[in-house]
Amino acid sequence: MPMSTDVLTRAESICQQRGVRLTTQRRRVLAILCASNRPLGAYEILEAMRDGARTLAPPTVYRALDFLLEHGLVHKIESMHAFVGCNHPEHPHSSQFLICHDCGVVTEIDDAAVTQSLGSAADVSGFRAQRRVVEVIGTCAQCAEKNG
Amino acid sequence: MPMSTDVLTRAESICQQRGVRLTTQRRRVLAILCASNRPLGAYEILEAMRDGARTLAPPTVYRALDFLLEHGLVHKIESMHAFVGCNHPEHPHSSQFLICHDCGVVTEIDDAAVTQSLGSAADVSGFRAQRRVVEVIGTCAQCAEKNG
DNA sequence: CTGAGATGGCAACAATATAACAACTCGGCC
DNA sequence: GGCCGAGTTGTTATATTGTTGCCATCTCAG
Ligand SMILES: [Zn+2]
Ligand SMILES: [Zn+2]
Ligand SMILES: [Zn+2]
Ligand SMILES: [Zn+2]
Repeated sequence: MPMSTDVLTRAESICQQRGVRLTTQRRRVLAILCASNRPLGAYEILEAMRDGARTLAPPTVYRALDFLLEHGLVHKIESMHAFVGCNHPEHPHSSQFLICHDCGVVTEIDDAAVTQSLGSAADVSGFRAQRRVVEVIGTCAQCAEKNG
Repeated sequence: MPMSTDVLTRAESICQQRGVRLTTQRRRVLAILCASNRPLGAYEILEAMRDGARTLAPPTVYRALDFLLEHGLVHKIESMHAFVGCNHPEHPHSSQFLICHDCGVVTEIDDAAVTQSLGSAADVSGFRAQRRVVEVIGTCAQCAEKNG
């Protein structure tokens, strides 16, 4: 499946391959996250999922998020208590996030040097890494240009 | 002031140099964090500060933490919603944390290669870094040894 | 068809963090 | 000493984020 294919379609096929179900609620959450250009909090997703008067309860969203996180379809931005869709969920990866506190845009990068140096640093301490949280908060290029 | 001097004493002198006050509440919070061998949540600190029947309110702790964070005397572990005392607060530094999910111990390291590669990765995107959150969750050497 | 397992709805709750305002403390100054 | 003002703390209430438990419903293999 080429990179250009729609993320939702790719997610669908990933789930099929793994024998798990991308159910309606899960797909809705993923779609909402992918449509947003910035991370969304769980309760923002909840709000976006409202269907007329019908309002959903938090567990619905958190369960969907748990599933999506587990399968690497979304990432959690710890420093923001928010979630973003992943752009290349085909392979497990440890990525880093550049978070602009001005415009709110979050860029996911996967820098080999960072991953490697972090691995080495852990190794030196005899530490077995399992999960990595790497978030850089600052000003993106656009906002830096705009505001001097 | 040599590295061997007690952290509280060093904190005192740092605050004096900067013309800010390490008040009783702030010193208490710092002392509690430094006495702990693992990160503490704000409400755990609150509990530790209880003095007989007299119970404090959350803002007291959060305000002290704000001050200590601002002056680099403590760090926040974002992935845990918890706080640790810094062992070398004399100079501003961007550190990384190795977090053992088994014994709860958190080790602060300051790896030049990590800092440097992360800086380069941000530069490539024209991103101006201001704050860095680097946390590795896994198993520490002791626990790895113990549990195979 | 049927039963086990996965999923979703719902209500209550727990944990983390902040807002707003009043009261107090500590310097410097007259 | 007495006064003032900035910074600090106390207090109450509230906002935000995340979880648990229970049961209804749906799905799918056998
Ligand atoms: Zn990703
Ligand atoms: Zn920006
Ligand atoms: Zn430090
Ligand atoms: Zn350990």
